[in-house]
Amino acid sequence: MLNGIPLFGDLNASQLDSIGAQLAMRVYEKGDVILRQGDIADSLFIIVSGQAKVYMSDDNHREVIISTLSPGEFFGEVPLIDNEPRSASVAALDRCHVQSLSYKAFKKTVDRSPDIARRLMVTLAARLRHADRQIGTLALMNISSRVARALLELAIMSNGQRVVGEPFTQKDLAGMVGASREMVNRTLRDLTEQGFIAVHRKSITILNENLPISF
Amino acid sequence: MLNGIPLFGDLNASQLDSIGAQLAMRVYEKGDVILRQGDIADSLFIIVSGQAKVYMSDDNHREVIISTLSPGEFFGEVPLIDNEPRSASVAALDRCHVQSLSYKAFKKTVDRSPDIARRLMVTLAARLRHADRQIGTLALMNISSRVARALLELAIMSNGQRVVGEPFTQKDLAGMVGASREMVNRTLRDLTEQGFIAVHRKSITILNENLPISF
DNA sequence: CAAAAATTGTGAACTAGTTCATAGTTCGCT
DNA sequence: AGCGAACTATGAACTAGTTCACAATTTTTG
Repeated sequence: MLNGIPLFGDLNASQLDSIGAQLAMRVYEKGDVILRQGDIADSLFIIVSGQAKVYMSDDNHREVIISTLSPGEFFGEVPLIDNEPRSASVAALDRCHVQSLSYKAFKKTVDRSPDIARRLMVTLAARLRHADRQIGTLALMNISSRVARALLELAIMSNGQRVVGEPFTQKDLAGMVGASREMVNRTLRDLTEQGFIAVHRKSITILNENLPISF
Repeated sequence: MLNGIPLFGDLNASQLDSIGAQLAMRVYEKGDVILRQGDIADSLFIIVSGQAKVYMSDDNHREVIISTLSPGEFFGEVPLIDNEPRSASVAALDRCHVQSLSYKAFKKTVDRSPDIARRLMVTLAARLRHADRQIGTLALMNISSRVARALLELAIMSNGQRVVGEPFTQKDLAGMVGASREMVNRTLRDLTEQGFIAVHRKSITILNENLPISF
């Protein structure tokens, strides 16, 4: 989950109006690709509802999930800043309502509002931090530790317990930690046997915060 | 090598003067740590000469190199933007002359110069792009491909040939690609035998652009 | 609700990469 | 110039993780 400062959170009414004209809403079904690696970018997107994954894939259909996106978060801004093609794809993990903001409107908004520019910068910094931590994790930790870290990161508090909910399959998890689906399955089994987690039909509860993370 | 747009490249004289007061120059010897993971940040640094590595290390002295820095590049800006502790360490790869800019001066400069703010944002975007690509590489490619990619990325043109020069040891390379030093050694041997590269005492020449990169 | 599709679970064979051990080289220093 | 430290090189044993194959379960869809 990326840093979720709403980019347009406290724009005043007239500002919202002025960009409102360029905001287009679209619905994507589970699995739909919202934007594709290699494309030339002409807009930024904001998730209104649902979740999406940012991912890269190789020739042989293997895929890494770089991050996941929740309502209120925006994505696709990097190419608008540095004018390079999109470096990753984004697809809906479940039904998503997504607003898009044209490049022009984006530029205008960022140029006119130092506050939005600042928040954009803070988000970029948070994403960079997150990405660097992920590089460290991939390079230094074994798979069970990576799975444990991913679970802790994905978990949200839900009546007193940390729970990883809804849309993630073991295949998704495998993509997030850079491992095979089978290893994720075995790791989840081990963590369950050791009493750290409980796996249900569509969620995972963390019973003990101190998941074994060893470098 | 990170995107090297000079952050303060075309400030006019009076602007340079106004921040000049807070610019302190320091020399670091090879191996010296310039800043440390976990520290609370109070300044940004600019490399005037020499090269440095950005890295994270674990309990057992293993280390990943996130990126390397060349003259003209700045580093340590992320904590000044998001007010979190430093997420990585930076050490000199050879003798480095480094200028530091206080947090206050940084803020003042960014707030006053939209152009500098813009360039800062472009650099953050480039770094994020680079980090995401690195995540993809670590998760999807085998070691020899990762080494090949690293060589291509580190190489600079030098009278018609791509050459990876000076300060990188096999251990450094291993840190960059998230592998053991031995595997890097074996990969370099293989690439040499196959005629893709030529290894000299202190540099590596790329003889054939099409290093074998397989996913 | 039944059939198809996707997801989960698990053993077994295999392989890429680590770790260890040790020797030879080059580097940096007084 | 000579000595210690860091770096390079390489074989051998080991192990973490992949890949394959298949069954069982759950979810989706007509």
